[in-house]
Amino acid sequence: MHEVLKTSFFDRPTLVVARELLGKDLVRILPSGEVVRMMVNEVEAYDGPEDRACHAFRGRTKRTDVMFGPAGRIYVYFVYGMHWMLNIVTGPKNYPAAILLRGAGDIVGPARLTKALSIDGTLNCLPADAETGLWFEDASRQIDLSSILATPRIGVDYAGKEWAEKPYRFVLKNE
DNA sequence: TAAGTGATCTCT
DNA sequence: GAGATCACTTAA
Repeated sequence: MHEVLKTSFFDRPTLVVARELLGKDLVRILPSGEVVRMMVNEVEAYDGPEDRACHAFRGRTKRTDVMFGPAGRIYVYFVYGMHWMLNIVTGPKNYPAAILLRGAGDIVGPARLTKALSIDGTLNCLPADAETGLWFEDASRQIDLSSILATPRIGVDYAGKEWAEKPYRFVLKNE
């Protein structure tokens, strides 16, 4: 049986959650009522007030507020004037961290993902559950550690060498 | 490789 | 209020 991932799954160290999210299912109820399910295969961790690449590095603002909230909430933001980004908040309350969903199923690219799943700002701050229409499930797949690739994050050069180079991006290799 | 696009944040 | 920036995508 596929179990819905609860707050307790996300309320753990961000890097651990990021790795374990690979191979899980992202489930979305589209506005049309159609249910889409796809396996998460690419994520990035944004972990805490020290992480210069994390939006919350500059403190708590209206935009980053949700990252300080309890784990398991959805963080969606708009960037480059046209793209929505989907994140899931991790870690304890008042610890700003989240995981960016970059790819799932055969969709590669964070903005393509949100476009394909009709995800926009209306989902921001909502809990990831069936009522919201967007949640994660454990599909009981065995993910071998050797099939996980860790690389630097994409598009975060502004964070400075030290933080831009951290291997916080996790990719599930094909097959 | 660069243009497109607009919310957000940091100055005045 | 003005200006810069930006966790990207697409078309060349």
